[in-house]
Amino acid sequence: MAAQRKTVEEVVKILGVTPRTLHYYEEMGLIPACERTAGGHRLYDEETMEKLAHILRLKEYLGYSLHEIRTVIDAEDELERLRVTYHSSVDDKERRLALTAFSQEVEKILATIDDKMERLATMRTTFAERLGRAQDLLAGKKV
Amino acid sequence: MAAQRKTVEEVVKILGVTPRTLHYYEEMGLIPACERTAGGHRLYDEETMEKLAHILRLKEYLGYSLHEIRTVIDAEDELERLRVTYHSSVDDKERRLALTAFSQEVEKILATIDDKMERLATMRTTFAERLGRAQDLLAGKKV
DNA sequence: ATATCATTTTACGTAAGCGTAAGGTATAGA
DNA sequence: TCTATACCTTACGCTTACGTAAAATGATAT
Repeated sequence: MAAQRKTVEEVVKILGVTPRTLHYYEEMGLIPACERTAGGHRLYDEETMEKLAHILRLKEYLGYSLHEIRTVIDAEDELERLRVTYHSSVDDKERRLALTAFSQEVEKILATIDDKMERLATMRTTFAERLGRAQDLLAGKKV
Repeated sequence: MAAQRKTVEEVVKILGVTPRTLHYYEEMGLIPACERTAGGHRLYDEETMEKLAHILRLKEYLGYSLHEIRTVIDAEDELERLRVTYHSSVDDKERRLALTAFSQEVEKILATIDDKMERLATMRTTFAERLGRAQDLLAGKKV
C-alpha cells in the first residue's frame, strides 16, 4: 500500500490553487521539493498535501503573509527535526529551545485566532441586526 | 455643539493608518471627499470616521479587497440615499430593489463570517492541542 | 513675524503573490 | 504509434494597496 501520490492536476482540483502557486510555494521553500516521475513531472505525497492545506488555512483564515507562514513552518519543522533525531542529553538543550520557540509561535497564533473570533462575533451581531431591519422593511412592517 | 472635525494627524493616530491611505480611499470613492479648511487641509467628520472604521473592519477581519468593500458600501449608500429621499409610491419599487440588494450583500457577509468563525474554531482546537503537547514535553512529562 | 511642523498635489516606485506566454518534453489513451 | 493533453522551466508582466519623494502652501506657537 504505497502512499498515493497526486499529480498537479489532482492537487489543483482538490485545493483550488493553480500550478503556479504550487511552484511558487516550492520556490519560497514553504513546501519541500517533491518527488518526480522519470520525466520530471511532480508527484505530491500526502504529507505535502497536508502542508499545503495548512499553509492555505493560515493564509486564508488568519490572513498570514507567506513570510509569516514561513516563520510558523520553520518552528514546526525544527521541532519535527528534533523529534525524529536521536534523543541524547546533548540534544536536550536544543530540544527545549525548539519547543519554546514553537510554543511561542503557537501562542501568537492562538491570540490571533481569539482576537479574530471576538471581532467577527461583534461584526456578526451588527450585520445581523441590520439585516433584520432591512427584512422588516421588506415585509412591510412599520419601523 | 458643532460636530467635532478631526485633522489628518488625529485620524491616523486613532485608526492606525497613514495619510496616503486616507487619500487613496477618497480617490477610490470609498469615502466621500471631506470638508476642508480655508487653506485646503482636510477635516474629517464623525460619519466619515465611522465609514473608515467600517472599511478597515471589512478589510482586516473579513479579508475583503477594496473592490469588494466598494460593492458593500454601494449597497449601503444606495439604501441610505433612498431612506432620506421623498417616500412616494414611485420610489417604492426602487426602494424594494435597494433593500433586496442590501439584504443579499449582508447575507453574503454573514455567510462569510460564519464560515470564518467555524474554521477558526477548528484551527483553535488543533493549535491548542499542539500547544498542550509541547508544554507537556517542556514540563518533562513522558508523552 | 518667523520658525517649525503639518498638509497639499502630483507622480513615480514598490512588494507580495501570483499570471501568463514561450518553447520544449511527458504521459495517457485510441 | 500517434494524438491530445498535461507538465516542465524560464522569465517577464500584472494588480492591489499603498510608499515615498518633491515642491509648494497652510497652520501654529513663540
